[in-house]
Amino acid sequence: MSQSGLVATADGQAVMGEVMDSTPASATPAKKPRIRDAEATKARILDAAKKEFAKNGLGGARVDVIAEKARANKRMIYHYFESKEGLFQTVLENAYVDIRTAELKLNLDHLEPREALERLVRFTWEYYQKNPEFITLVNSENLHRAKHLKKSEVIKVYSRKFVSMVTTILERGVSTGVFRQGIDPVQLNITIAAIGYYYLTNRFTGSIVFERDLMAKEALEERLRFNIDTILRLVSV
Amino acid sequence: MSQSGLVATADGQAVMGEVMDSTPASATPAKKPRIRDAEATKARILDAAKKEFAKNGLGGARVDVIAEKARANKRMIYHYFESKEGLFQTVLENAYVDIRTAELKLNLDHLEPREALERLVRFTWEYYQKNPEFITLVNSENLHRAKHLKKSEVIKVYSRKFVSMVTTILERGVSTGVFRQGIDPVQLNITIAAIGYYYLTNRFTGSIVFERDLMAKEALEERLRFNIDTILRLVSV
DNA sequence: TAAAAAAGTAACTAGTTAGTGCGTTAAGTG
DNA sequence: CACTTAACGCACTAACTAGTTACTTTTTTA
Repeated sequence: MSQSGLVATADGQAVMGEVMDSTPASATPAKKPRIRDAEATKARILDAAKKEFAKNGLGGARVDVIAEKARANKRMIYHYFESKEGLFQTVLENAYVDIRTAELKLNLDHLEPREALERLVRFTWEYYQKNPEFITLVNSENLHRAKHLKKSEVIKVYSRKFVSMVTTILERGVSTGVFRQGIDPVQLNITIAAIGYYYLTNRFTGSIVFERDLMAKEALEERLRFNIDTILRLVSV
Repeated sequence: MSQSGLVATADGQAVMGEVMDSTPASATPAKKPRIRDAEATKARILDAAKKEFAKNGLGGARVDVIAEKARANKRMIYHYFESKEGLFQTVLENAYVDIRTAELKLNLDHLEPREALERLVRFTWEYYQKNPEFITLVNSENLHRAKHLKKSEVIKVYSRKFVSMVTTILERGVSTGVFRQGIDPVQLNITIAAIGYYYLTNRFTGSIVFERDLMAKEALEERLRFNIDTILRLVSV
């Protein structure tokens, strides 16, 4: 039994990526493979939960399904996250931290302002595509009037950094003379997100309404070009 | 449906105990107040369902709640709409028909192209605000990969008319020389919807992330101005 | 007016669902 | 090695949920 347990844990880590290095700093030279690994179990639950919540929303998600997909006992979910909503809150918080972290890593400050803005539009577009759960989680959270995000304190810190990033780009563009004055960074931020987010979140109804496969490769490329164009025209003098 | 039927049912609910006009055998050919009114019951169910689906999504909505709010027996829902999903499909279809109908009534063809576009942006913005259920229903439908809308035939007819409306505006603008050439009407349509839709559907998380009440009167007015500006800059030569 | 058709109701079912009580077993510690 | 702590699992429940059965009442029709 102990061996099968070990295999199971190894599998779990393989699925979610490299987690093995997150072993607590123990001075034990011989690293015994842990059959019981709280961090790994937690991580598997969070990963399974993210997918299930994204697929079915908070209301439609099933705790039993999450436990099964995480190859964890349902009891563990309540042990680590207290409740279904507690689990959702953690998943959502992580999702926000992830995107904000990735954005800040872009390091746009040394780029020419127009180039910086284009990169941001491109990044946002690609991030939404690579992480479709983000969009669905945010939608679900808004359906519940952001009651979970309201409780989060970390979010604010990350958000401020993000807003100030765009503010800086705008200011630099104005002083260089390539951007016009008086643009509200928040409105710009919202617009950059909107033109990508809406297209992707409504891709199913959109493909029907416009009788066009909005997710075809060329369609996606065309949309990105259009979005970059939209933003640059918006800020240009 | 008979007009009198609707009125009579509106207040003539058996529950309310309205007995005034319960003429039994008198051969009054005119208008007998109907205590039973299929159309009115259907309408009440659809109205209650729209609200419940919009509030909780398809998965979170409760059939019993819909029945109660509609002051109808749950059995009637299954009698008229077959299933919860059948009810959702009808609600969604109606929502689309409603917005498309309102859009076509705008009669933008006789207006100066720039003015026509501005009016469309304004209308879209105001419609979303006055009919918040529309946004939530569409979100819910996209969570389910548009499986309900796919079955609808009416939608296509309305959608085509809508797209061609914007196409005409663009063409007129190009021939007048106020709009640049080569703009894809579908992309423009999506963008007009996006910049309003995203702002409103994500108003709860947005107000937290940007630490600003996005639904304050001035904030809404500012956003509308920004959106009109965005679209006009996008199409201008 | 009698009978058929349609509208409406109450009570029920079979299957879920989030959440728990309590026991078991592995891992760290002195 | 004994002992404490933390990870984990089984089996249960109380409430809920979409959908139904079998019946009554009203309206229409021949």
